[in-house]
Amino acid sequence: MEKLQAVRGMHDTLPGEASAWNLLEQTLQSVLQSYCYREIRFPILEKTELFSRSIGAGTDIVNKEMYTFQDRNGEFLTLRPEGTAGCVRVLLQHGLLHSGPQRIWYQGPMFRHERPQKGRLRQFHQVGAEAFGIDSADIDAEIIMLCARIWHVLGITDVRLELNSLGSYAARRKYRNLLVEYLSENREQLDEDSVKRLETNPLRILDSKNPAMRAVIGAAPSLLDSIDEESAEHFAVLRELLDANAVSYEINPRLVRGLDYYNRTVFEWITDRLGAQGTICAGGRYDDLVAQLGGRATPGVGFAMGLERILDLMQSGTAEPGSDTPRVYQVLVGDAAMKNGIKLAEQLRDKLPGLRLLMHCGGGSFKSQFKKADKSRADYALILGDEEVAKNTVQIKPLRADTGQYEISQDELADELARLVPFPVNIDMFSGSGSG
RNA sequence: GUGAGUGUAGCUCAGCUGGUAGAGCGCCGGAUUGUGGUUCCGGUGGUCGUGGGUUCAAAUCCCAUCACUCACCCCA
Repeated sequence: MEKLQAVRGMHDTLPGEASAWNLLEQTLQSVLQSYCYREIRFPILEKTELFSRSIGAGTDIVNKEMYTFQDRNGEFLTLRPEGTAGCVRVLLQHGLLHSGPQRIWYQGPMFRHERPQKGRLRQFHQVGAEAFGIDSADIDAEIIMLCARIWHVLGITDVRLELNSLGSYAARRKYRNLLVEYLSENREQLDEDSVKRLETNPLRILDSKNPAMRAVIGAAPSLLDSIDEESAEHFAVLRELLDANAVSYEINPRLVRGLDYYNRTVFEWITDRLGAQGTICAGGRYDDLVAQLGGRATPGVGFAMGLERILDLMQSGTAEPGSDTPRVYQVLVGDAAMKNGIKLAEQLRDKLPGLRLLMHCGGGSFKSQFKKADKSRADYALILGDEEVAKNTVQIKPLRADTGQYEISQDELADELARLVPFPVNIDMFSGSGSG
């Protein structure tokens, strides 16, 4: 029989790894909340049409990367390849855009059937934020500065911001024609991929990394030169705001995004420390998307960041101690101690929910239990044998200090542990109706 | 989707030119009485990614396949 293994490109998070995820997610959440973005959640599965209509029929994502299938009713469904489309659907379906601007964030797994490599998985996780109903550049600046704050809080320094403006849709269309004209004249200099893209997605040709194409691309008409006046003004205001707030960036006139719905501002946060998949966050403005999906014309800006990539970036830094290591290890030798101990453990958890108490299960000698207590990295051992049970006491032994072991009454144990172990003050969330 | 590299115990790896597998770490136990961390001793653990082929004989050669890694591509 074949060995069972995960689907290609879909990774497991193991016990030692989950705390890094938790830390990242909590940090992101708190920064987003500090800007008053509100979380929404929506299904991983949507109708295929939602994505083909928003992301664009000519894009790689829609053409060859979506997990699409028919359900039992014959309906075409797709595992979401990104979050913005679903987010817009939620707002439209529930009429949230009727009550003024909305600042929204979401998080969760996304699916793209690509060739896996470092920083590129088939199931990966994003946190995204979107702001709807504001067309001025101040919100673009807020979105970008929110990202900058996240890097700061996470201690990530090796990222740079690349910025561009695609102009209005009309200007982009005009530019597209200009570009196609130019590239067609120089067709013999294009590589195979680019010739194909001439018809499907010519803007992406500008993004090509093929050094042989540098000359043609360099001489191509610049997108920034041909954008409309209003967009140019919008872009100028954004740059002014970023400058005034000491957010550094570089203009990359060849920066285009792989999704069709963008206009005006587009940006990417890029690091050189992750190899070929260096974009850890990307976003931009999409003023037509809501209308495209059947809503009243509503401007939007947003970003999505790849959690795996950010984690990779953080991993090369410091190793966290981990919030899943026990603080107290309960050593229980003998049947009576086991019975007494399990009851005692529950009582302690009632009184001290923040205490991470690991109860030894499975019996064994004092020696073997102490070995496990040590390996668990707990600070204290609680020792319960026949003698202690008979006296209704318990021994406390510090495992990381030279202060000696001592015996106290079980009735005083909770108070004693409260004194010994510094707790987080989140006890309330556990003690709802209880006696506390 | 294209190209290249890798795949041996839970982990990190050794195994030269083919003769049915090793180390370190880990895990379990012991070094006399109810006490860990160091040390010493012992033990557990692999149908050598999978499936074919060549051969008297394959972890070792060939083919296929799967997975991982890197680049292209794409993107977060």
